[in-house]
Amino acid sequence: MRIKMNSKKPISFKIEKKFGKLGRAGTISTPHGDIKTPAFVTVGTKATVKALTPEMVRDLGAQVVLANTYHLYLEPGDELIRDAGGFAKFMNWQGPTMTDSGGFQVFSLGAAFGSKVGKLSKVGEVIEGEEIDPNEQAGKLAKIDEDGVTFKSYKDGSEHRFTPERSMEIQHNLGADMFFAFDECTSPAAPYNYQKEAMERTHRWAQRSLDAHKKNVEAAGKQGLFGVVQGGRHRDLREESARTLGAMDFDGYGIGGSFDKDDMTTAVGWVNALLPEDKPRHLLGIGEPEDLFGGVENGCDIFDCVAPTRMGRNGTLHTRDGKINLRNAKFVRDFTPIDSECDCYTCKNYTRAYVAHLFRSNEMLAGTLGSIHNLRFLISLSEQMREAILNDNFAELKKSFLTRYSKK
RNA sequence: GCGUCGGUACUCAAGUGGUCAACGAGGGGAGACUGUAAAUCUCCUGACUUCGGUCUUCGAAAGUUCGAAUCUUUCCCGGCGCA
Repeated sequence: MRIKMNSKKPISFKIEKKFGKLGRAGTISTPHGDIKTPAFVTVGTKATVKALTPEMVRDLGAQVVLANTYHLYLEPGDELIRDAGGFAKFMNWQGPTMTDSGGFQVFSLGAAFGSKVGKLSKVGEVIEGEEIDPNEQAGKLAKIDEDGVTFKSYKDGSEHRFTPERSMEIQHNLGADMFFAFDECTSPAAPYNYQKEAMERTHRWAQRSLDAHKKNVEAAGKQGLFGVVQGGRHRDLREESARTLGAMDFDGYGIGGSFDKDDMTTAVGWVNALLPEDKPRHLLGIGEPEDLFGGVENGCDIFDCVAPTRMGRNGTLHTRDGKINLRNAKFVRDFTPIDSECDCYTCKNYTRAYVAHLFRSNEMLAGTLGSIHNLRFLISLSEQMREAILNDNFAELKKSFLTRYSKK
């Protein structure tokens, strides 16, 4: 293979097989190893996958861990992590890593703060319900302006300021192989004109992020920057965002923001039809099995989501026949594995009754065993999807999996 | 035996004449969770209900009162003190 003169790109992506209009399986190469895609990225916000040791995470088949700029900046501080050799070394994770830019916290601590609004909305919900005014900032912990965002620490209320440049600086310190441009994750309840305004601002922030990143030659040589597509659930905005960011020299792309739950994958398809084909695409914060199928089918390569670990800690577990809430009374004397076809440590060694007992008695091990199972479930699913793509039977896998998973 | 304090829903525990089917916590039941403010949060937890209410409860019984978990008397049970 011919090496281009200035191809000192830290991240490269090779497509191994395509399917359908947009789908593909491939390999992302990073300074800390390869990622076989499609892949599920394990979230370790504070440089730890909650309830698990890195060895457990590795044994699940996890290929990448994603940490968060905002949390690590607040505690223990990005400079400390830089001095520790980067967050991967700090937490003793050997493989590839990512960091999120803090853009999601613009949403979760801003528009969504104190409300039950999530990233996903039911179709029509926003139109029929009351729209949220994102400029209504009283009581929120994040306030947005053209230059950046002012956060109040969720820990102690102290004020902090993020700009695209600052986010880059912090993420350089955190040292992940791949990281994201500073963006604004909008609320699905925000009106069209706000989605447009926020998207355009995110584009300006994307350019600033890219400029700041390239200015740091050392970092640019070993860390890849991903731009984040926004635009809410609007096709024209999503396409404009994909075109605008696609024209910028990012190492990969994130697809972020809010969607209608029911046709999220359609929206993802709009975007991926326009993004450069040879760059990896990451669907931010999505991790339900149904969504993974839709995302892969529509051209996404990697996914991250807190759902498996959060639910795993809260007692909701994936099974091939759908999710179960292990805290329910009916599992108290169920001496079968959580999922008898699962190859995870939890399923191979423990019964539903035992794990249910751990949850009921608030034992720490409950969250560990639940996280192991849910993570393995999604990682295994992504492995199966990759196999299926390579073997030309993705559609069959999708059908057989979802028929069972969603029945009832 | 005398004195004294206490007995409230599954448990602990508020309430001490009406606003009490009765605070709160735990337990129990269910739900939520999608770039982690999250080992978190929400709802339900006397019975019945046409969801508007109806009925039965605060150791037991009998009283006082328009009205009692709350006052009186007796009894039963428990703690403590004195015999």
